[in-house]
Amino acid sequence: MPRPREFDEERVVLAVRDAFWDKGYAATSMDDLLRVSGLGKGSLYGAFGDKHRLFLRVLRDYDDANLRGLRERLAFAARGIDLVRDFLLGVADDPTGAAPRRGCLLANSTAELATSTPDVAAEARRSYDAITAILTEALERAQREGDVDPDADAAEIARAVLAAQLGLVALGRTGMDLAALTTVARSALAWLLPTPAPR
Amino acid sequence: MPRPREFDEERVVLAVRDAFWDKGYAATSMDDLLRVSGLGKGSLYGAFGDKHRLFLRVLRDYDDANLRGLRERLAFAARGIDLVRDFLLGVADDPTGAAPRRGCLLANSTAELATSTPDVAAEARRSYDAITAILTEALERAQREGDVDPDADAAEIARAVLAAQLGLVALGRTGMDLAALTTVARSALAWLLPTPAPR
DNA sequence: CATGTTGTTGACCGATCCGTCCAGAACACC
DNA sequence: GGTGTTCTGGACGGATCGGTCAACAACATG
Repeated sequence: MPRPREFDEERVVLAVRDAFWDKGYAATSMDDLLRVSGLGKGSLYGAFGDKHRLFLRVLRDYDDANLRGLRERLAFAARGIDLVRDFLLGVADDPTGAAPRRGCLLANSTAELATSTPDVAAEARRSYDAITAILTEALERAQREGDVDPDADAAEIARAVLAAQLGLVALGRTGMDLAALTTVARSALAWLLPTPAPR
Repeated sequence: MPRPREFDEERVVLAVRDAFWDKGYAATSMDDLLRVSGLGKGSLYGAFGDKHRLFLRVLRDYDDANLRGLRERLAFAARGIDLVRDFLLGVADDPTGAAPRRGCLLANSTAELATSTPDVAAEARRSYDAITAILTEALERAQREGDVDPDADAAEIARAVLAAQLGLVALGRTGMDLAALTTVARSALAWLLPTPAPR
């Protein structure tokens, strides 16, 4: 019956996501979003609602994709500890340094909006809880595989790993020297693991 | 010769700082700043320049005050390790939880603006380098005092401590349960220190 | 091909944005 | 007390903000 959409919803969400990611929520205007999405005003509002709702949609999609990726890597990881290692070292893993400088959309958004926008803070808790659960699973596997002290509290380590990663993300955003960032990541990793000698 | 100022510059900077801290840079309007400062437009622009310059002034004052406080606490600390402990546990040290939820003005600003405003990223590097230097000094003292492994690289630990603290700040901003935040801080601390049993 | 429903486009709105400017007020100095 | 300089408050400006709306286009259905 109705006229069909002329655009791919996912493409629009990704384009809009990049705009928010690069400029932040408040500094991104609806005109920016129309430009990067290529849509007219009516289409964008009709499909996603106002700026705030669109942003939350983008943020949730971003988080879900991250979590999916993390779960997938856990499923395919040779050892549980590999996921933990990648999770920390991955922050600095970009020869150009662009990714660390860009940071994480969720972390950036939380820092910008958590006070004024409870939705964003709640989304951050949801996402961080999920990440903690995945890391906990990975660490429990690592305990069974002999890579982590079996008497330690896996959930507690998981939270600490998450904190370290968030700190690395924050440091990366300052434009900190990439080698230094990698060194910090390795240090953070070394504390957690009695086992494999780095390098 | 000239007519004297009718306002206290420092009071204005503090009031403006709180406004930026609570709403972020972009979401804070000049009208907001006029309101909280109580100044007229001519006065604010005459004394501090435009919004961007005013913000940088506020941010630098904030950082300088932080660094002064840190240096002072190092000077008066009974042991070097005490400063490191306070630096980490202090993130969650507020019964109401308001301070963790508010986060750090520098961290918030870096997350919001680092991409588009190189000044802010540079200021963050400056501040974090200074903090690392202070923590390094504290850790070297702790090494001499037998609280930290003397063979460890103090500067490397300092950077890792800074990363952990930034991660805690980020977690606190999500509104995470205060007890959980304290636990994470204690865990992070425990990694670094072979010595004193926490609690 | 007629009809009905939805998508698309862009003009348009009031509000708010940041910054300039100017007329008048308040002091220091002679 | 006159004079000069700065400070003060607010009117004003052009630009941009987010959001609505109506006319038109494009399809699915019968």
